[in-house]
Order: sequence, then C-alpha cells, then structure tokens
Amino acid sequence: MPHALREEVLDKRQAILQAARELFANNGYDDTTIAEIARAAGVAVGTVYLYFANKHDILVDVCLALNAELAQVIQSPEILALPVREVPRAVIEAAFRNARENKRFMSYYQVEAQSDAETQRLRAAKQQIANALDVYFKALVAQGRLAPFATAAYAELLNDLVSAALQQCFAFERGEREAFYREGAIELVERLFFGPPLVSEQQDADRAASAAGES
Amino acid sequence: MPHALREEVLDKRQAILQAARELFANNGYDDTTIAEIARAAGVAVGTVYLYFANKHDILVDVCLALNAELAQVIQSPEILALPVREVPRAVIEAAFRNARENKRFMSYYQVEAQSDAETQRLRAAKQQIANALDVYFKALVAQGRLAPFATAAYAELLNDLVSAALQQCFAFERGEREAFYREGAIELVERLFFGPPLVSEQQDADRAASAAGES
Amino acid sequence: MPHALREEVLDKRQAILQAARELFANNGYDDTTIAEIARAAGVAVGTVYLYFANKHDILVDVCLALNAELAQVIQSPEILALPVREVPRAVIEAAFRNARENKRFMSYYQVEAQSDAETQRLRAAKQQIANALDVYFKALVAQGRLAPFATAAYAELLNDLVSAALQQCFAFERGEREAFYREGAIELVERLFFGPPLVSEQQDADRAASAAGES
Amino acid sequence: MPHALREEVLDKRQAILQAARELFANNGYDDTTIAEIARAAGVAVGTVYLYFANKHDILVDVCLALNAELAQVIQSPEILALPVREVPRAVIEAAFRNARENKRFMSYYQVEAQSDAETQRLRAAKQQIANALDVYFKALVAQGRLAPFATAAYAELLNDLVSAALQQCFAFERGEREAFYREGAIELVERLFFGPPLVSEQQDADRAASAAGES
DNA sequence: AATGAATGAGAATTCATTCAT
DNA sequence: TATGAATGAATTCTCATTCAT
Repeated sequence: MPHALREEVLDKRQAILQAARELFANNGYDDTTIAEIARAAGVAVGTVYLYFANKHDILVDVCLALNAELAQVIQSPEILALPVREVPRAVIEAAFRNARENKRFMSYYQVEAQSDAETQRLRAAKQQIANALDVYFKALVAQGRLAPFATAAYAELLNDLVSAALQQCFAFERGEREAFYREGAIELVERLFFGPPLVSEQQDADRAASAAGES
Repeated sequence: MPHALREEVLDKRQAILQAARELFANNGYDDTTIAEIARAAGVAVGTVYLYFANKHDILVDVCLALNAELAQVIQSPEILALPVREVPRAVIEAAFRNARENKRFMSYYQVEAQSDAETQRLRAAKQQIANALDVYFKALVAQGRLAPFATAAYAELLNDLVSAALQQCFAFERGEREAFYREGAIELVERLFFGPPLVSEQQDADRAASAAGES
Repeated sequence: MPHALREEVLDKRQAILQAARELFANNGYDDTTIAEIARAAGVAVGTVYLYFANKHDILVDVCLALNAELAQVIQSPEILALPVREVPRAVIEAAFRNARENKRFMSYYQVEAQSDAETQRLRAAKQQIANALDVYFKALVAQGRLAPFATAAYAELLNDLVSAALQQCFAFERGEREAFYREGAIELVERLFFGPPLVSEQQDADRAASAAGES
Repeated sequence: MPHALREEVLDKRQAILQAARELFANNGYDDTTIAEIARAAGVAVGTVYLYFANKHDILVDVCLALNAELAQVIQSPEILALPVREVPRAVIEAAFRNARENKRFMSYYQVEAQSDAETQRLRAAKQQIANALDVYFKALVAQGRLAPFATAAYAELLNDLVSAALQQCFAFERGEREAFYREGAIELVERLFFGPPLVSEQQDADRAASAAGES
C-alpha cells in the first residue's frame, strides 16, 4: 500500500506544519516548544525530528507554505485575464485579502535564514513569484500592451514592494491601516504603469524648454 | 564634576551599544550573551542593567541608532538643495552608501517590537524619516515644482520602499546585488515622479479614445 | 539449508560486532548509536536487537572477543614449549604485540559490568586465561622446574599485572611508551621467577645474621 | 574579607565534590544528575557550572581527590620509617585499608579522560605517587639497603600493580576477596625485593652449571 | 527473521536577570 | 554607580528500544 503510506507520511508532516503555524501565530516562535507542536499534531516529540532537522527548519517550512499560498493567489488565471489597467488593483487586492486571512501568520511571511541551505530555499520561493510576474510582463510587452522595459527587474522590485507593504501592514501594524497600505500600493503601481507622474506640468514644461534650449 | 560624570555615563552607554552592535553583527542576537557584551564594553554584567532594561532593549537601541544615522544622511541639506530631478538619485544613493558602510549591521535595521513601548519607539523613528520627506514634498508642491498629491502617504510608502530595498539588498543578500537594488529603486521613484509610465503609447491612445467615446 | 542459515546468522552477528568494535574505537561507546552500528553492519536497527539484548551487551561482547583473542595468543603451544626462562618474555611480548595490533580497541579490553549476568561472563573470560596459566605453572612444578608455590593465585595476579600494564600502556597512554611497559613487565616477572631480589647483598647478609642470632 | 570569601568558595566547591562523590557511589555516574548534585550540595544548578566546566569534570575531580587521599596515606612518615622488610606490607596494607574505607568510591579511582587537559591532570596525579615511591627507593639505594635498580621504572610499575589490585578487588569485585588480593600483592612485592625467586633450586643449579659450561 | 518508523523519557547546559555588597 | 556570584527555569534534541508489518 505505497499510496496510503505516502499519504500518511504527508499527513504527518502536514499535521506538524499546521500545528506549528497555529502555535507560532498564537504564542510566537520562541514561546512555542517542540513538545507543544508534537502534542498539537498528535505525534511524539521524536517524530517531529523525523520530518524536520530542527525547530528553525519548521519555521522555514511554515514561511514557505505561506509564500506558496500567496504565489498561488496572485497567479490566478482570472486576474491575469483582466484588462491591463485593472490588473494592479486586482493583484494587490488579492494579495491583501490573502494576507488578511492569514493575518496571524504574517510575522512568518518573511523569516531569516540560518544556514545556506535555508537561504537557497527561501530565495527560491521569492524568485518563483517574481518569475511569474516576469512572464506576465513579457507577455504584455509582446502583445504591445506595455512599452518594453526591464521586466525581470521590475518583477523582482514590485514583488519586494508589495511584500514590504504586506509585512509593514500585517506583521508590524497588525493590519490596522490595511486600506492605507493597500490603496497606497495600488496607486503607486498604477502611477508607475499608467501615469501621470507626480511632477507638475509647469515643471515639466520648464524642463522640456530648457532641454530644447540645451540641444 | 557633573559634566565629566554625565560624559562618562554616556560613554558607558555608548560602549555597551557599540559592543552589542559589533557582537550582534558577528554572532547574531541570540548567540550574543550579556556577559560577552559586558566584557567587550569593559563593564560588569550588572552595569549593563543600569543602562538597559533587558537584552531586547539593547537590540532596539542598536536598531534605533542605525535608523538615526540613516535619517541624518538622507536629510542632509546638500541633497535637499539639489534640483528636484536629481533628488531621488541623490537620496537613494546616500541611503545605499550608508547602508553599505553598515552592511554588517543591516540585519538589525528593522527589528520586531516585543512590547508596546518598543513599538512606539520603533514607529517614532520610522515616522521621523517619513515626516522629513513629507515636509520636503509639501515645500516642493507649495513652490509649484510638484503637482499636488498625497504627500504624507507617499512619504511613508516611499520610505517603506527604500527600506525594503535596503533590507533585501543588505540584510538578506549581503549586498551582492547592490547596483541592482539601488538603480532599481532610483528608476522606480524617478518614473513615479517624472514618468514616463510603462504603458505603451498605443495602449494609452486606445484608452484615451475609448474614454472619450464613453463620455 | 540449515548450514547456510546458521552461517548467515553468524555472519550477521559478526558483522554487527565488527562494526561496533570499529565505531567504538573511532567515536567511543557513548558517541556510537545503534543506528550507526546497524548501518555499518548492513542490517536494520531492529535486527541488532535480534542478536543482542541491548547496547551494553554489544560492548561486553566486543570486550569478550578481545579477551578471547589475547587468550588465544598467550596459550600458543610454541610459547609454552619454550625453555622456562624464555617464557615470561615470550608471553608478554606476544601479549603486547597483540595489543598493539588492537591498539585502537584496547579501551574496550576491560569494561564494567552492568548486571550480574555480565559480571559472570566477564569474570569467566578472565578466569579462563588465569586457568591456562595455572595449568602451565602446575605442570612446571610437577616437572620440578619450578619450586612449589600458590600457582592459582599467582596465575590470577600475574594476569592482572599484565592486563594492567596493557591497559595503562595502550588504553590510557595510546601505546606511546610500549617498550617501557613491556620491558618493565618482563623484568618484573623474570625477577619474580628467577631473581635476584632487589635487596642488596649486604642487607641480606645482615638480615641473615640477625635471623640466625634470633633463632 | 578575602579570607572568608576564599573559604566560602572552597566550601562550595568542596560541597559539590562531596555530594557528587556520594551520589556517584550510590547511583553511578550516569544515573546521577547535575540537579541532584546541586540539591545535595545546597546550591543552584547553575552554580555547579561556576566551579566545573561540565559533568565529566566533576568526575575527574572526584577521582583526583581519591588519588590524593591514597597518596597521602602511603606517604605517611611512620610507614617510610619502618625497616625495609616491613615496608611493602605496611604500604600495601595501608592502601587496602584506605580503599576499603572508600570502597563505594573505588569505581572512580581510575576514570577515562575525555580531553587532553583531563589526560594531563590524571597523569599528573599518578606521577605524583610514583615520584614519592621513586624518592623513597633512591634513598634506600643511597643508604645501601637496596641494590641499585631502575627506581623510577619500578616506582611506576609497582604503583600500577597495586592500583590494578585495588581496582580489581574493590571496583570489580566489591572487596569480596580483599585478603586474597592484599596478601597476593604483598607476597609478590616482597618476593621481588627480598626473594626467593619461584624457580626451583634444581633448575637454578642446572642453569648455573650450563652457564658456567658456556663461558 | 527482518525491518525501520515511531516513541518519549530524559538531562545537560545556558544565560538573562537579580541583589547583596 | 558598579560589581559579578548566584540563581534556576526552561527546552532542544538524542537515541535506545519497541512492535506492527
């Protein structure tokens, strides 16, 4: 019964991960003991160490799961099928909605690596999201819906931007100013893509004139 | 000798803070003991507790000092006296330069609060930078060099953006892709302020036409 | 195929014992896990417990094997056929040669019993060697080549003496002063059997005189 | 009050050592916890670690204390002032008497080193006894009461011999055959020093004759 | 006989913090 | 202010052993 076996194994790992996520959210990482996680997951302490090398490893996996869920959400086909103008708002709103639902866990959305192996895993998760964005941008450019630009770099930076907003909003401020952060992020991204820039027309005109004079 | 006394007091506090910053950078917060800090600072263990309520308090102060230095740097009169178009690059370059010099400490540029009092202190430091930016924006708008916009919100969001870039760049990636993050942040902010947006002209024309048709 | 079966069984037991001996020598008893032994022996953890009651039991068996090898060596017919005067040197040299070859394992040449059953097994091994010596002594006395003496006691004590030298030399000092211990043991035993005593002749004469006076 | 201070420190160290010796004897080293030692010594767990680097370090110190006591006993001036012929019995009887009194601790009379530093300390203790014997032997030789011989080597080897007897007798056999080991050791040493050798006179005569014939 | 996943008791050690001096 | 010896709670991780398959 290899299938059942594999399922059970996954179940146990998942149970531990679920229990840990919940306990981390309630009591914090430091104040959660392996014994508590084991009890909540319905396994023995030793069993936890069959699936995870150490406590921090569990934290990393909790973080990775959170990232995977978010990646899932913002890659939904419905969103990417929307008219370009509506995509920033849709994506960012989806991200905030997801984060709000996982509000209690958002402190663990970004964790520090403790070994090179962890660094790799964490980076890979981040890159995955950035890559998805990049693919999307490239498609838009190919379709002539966006002017050519450094899609890969923008993908990464915008991902950082939204991640930072989510973290500030939910991890540091407990979601108290969600609308502020969400709308701010949306406005910023929309302006970036569709303008207008913040500079005043007068300034712009001045500058254009002076540029003309120079040439 | 009240003057010398006060000086000595500051010296001791400073010595502890310096020692802690150095040790945190080398060994990490968790792996640094109060005894080590005390030894490195040339004081007794008990003395540390005359200046700081507990270990985490030291961490917060290390973080605050780092933030204060950065605030100092980006508020320099020389930068703010520059032509508007040159300010984003100048500010961001200054921030990255400062961060690079403090590279080893950047993991402690943003720390988690453990009590409400800490939350307040940490937020205050962040607000201070945002406020400075806000004041600058308002001045520019008043002078007609920028179109009116939500200066306070932008100040906060842009601060978050740059902070996120610094953290990603120096705390997570050890500064390996500094140019990428720096130029990315600059380009993003410049486009925000001075355009052009990323949308293609064709798209924009289409949209304008359709908007006209709708009205 | 009862024969092949029994052979395989022996093979497995032997494999475990060999693996254990090697690992104990390299990492020490405490720092060797059953899992490691099992892996090195090419069997499953549970299998180890089919052949040994517990971990300490393996240690005892390793020790017993070591003792058996030594017993083998010093009972070699060639040695015992030698002229009496040459036997001490021959036996002790053989013992040291064997110990040197098993240098890495000599820490396990003498282990502490943890149960009465173990005490019995360990003592039996020791007695076996002492008995062999005793038999040899008795034969020499019967042949008139040695004066009558407490052969059994001497057998046991001399065995202890040589064992102690081997342990000091190889287990505690890693064999660095092998010649010292070997030649020391030989000299001691030779003097015991063949003299002369360490007392000075003068002293001896004095004492003889005084003894004569007393009588 | 530096004197009182030093005394108190010694007291605490001593208290821990006494408690440990007692508990080791009763429950064995492995089955004694630091917490138990601390409780028995009337100090906090952490305090134990102010005086000892780790648990094994305590064991080594217990062992060293035992050795020091024995060294004390066999170096007593009364014994060494005795007529030469009576010294072996006197020394060995004193050693056995002391060991019998410390019977419960004799398992810890010889412990394995776990680090080079420990090896050094343990060896030094052993050498100290050997040196005392050596000094005594040299004096006897100088006084013409013993024929010249390798005093240093004999000192070391005889020390090993008696130690081995004590260990066999008290650590492995719980003192059940004390008389056997004691008298055996005495006889052996006396024969070594004062003869006669075990060889039969006939043999010796034969050998002398054959040696004469050879020359 | 053989397996190896699961168990869970168990203890050494650390270190932030205190407080008598 | 300054000290640093003393405290003791608290927790990760190990690993011998078992037992269902």
